Amino acid sequence: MIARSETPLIDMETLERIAPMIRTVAHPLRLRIIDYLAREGEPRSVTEIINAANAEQAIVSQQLRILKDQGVLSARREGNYVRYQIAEPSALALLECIRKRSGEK
Amino acid sequence: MIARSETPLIDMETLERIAPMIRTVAHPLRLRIIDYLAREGEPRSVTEIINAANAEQAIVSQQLRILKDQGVLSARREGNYVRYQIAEPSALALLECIRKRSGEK
DNA sequence: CATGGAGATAGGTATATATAGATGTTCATA
DNA sequence: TATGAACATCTATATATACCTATCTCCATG
Repeated sequence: MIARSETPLIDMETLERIAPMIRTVAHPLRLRIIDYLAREGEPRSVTEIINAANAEQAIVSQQLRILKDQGVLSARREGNYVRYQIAEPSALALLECIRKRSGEK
Repeated sequence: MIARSETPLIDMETLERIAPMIRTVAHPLRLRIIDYLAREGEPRSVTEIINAANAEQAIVSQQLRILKDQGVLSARREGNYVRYQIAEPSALALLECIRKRSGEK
């Protein structure tokens, strides 16, 4: 007698590690930021992100911090500017999933 | 002069619609439930889910409700049992993303 | 070294979420 | 119709999150 599926469930440790990352991304403005950075392909300054997201400076800054803390983005100061970029490939993969399905329904 | 990327950003409406769904899924126990149901491929009773998730009855029941409210799962009573199954294909896609990356790092 | 632009943080309030224990409901069967 | 198994919901508490306004830091430049 054979179980329906031989492949084991993803272990809880992994799920507990991954859930916060997904959670971090699951926010409209943060998704927008990631989408923008993904398309630009290169680091972008906070001001550029603010414009692209069409949101308030403080809020964008807060969201950037959250994304950076979670490791989704990385930042680097260049003179007067701080440039952010995507640091977590999974975030891109997730976005791909969303984009593929974003037209549906 | 041409913009770096011609493809437009995913619009905020879509992001706002999708974010809660991702958020709903971004929880260890709920991911576990989805993973379990995905592998089984067929509807499973709450008791089966409780066993697979190795969690308390009330908590599992609550999570099932959250997943059902969000449209990720659907349920159907069969006599004494209520059988749940995945109703949202995006959830499966998301899980696929996770599974692919779950080994890394 | 004063100033202003770029960005970060603080503090407050409202709201949402997670979990747990206790209690309800539903249904099959004796 | 009483009972128990299978689920669902209620209530309470602790904690996290979102968002806003105001303020603070950092750095290039005059």
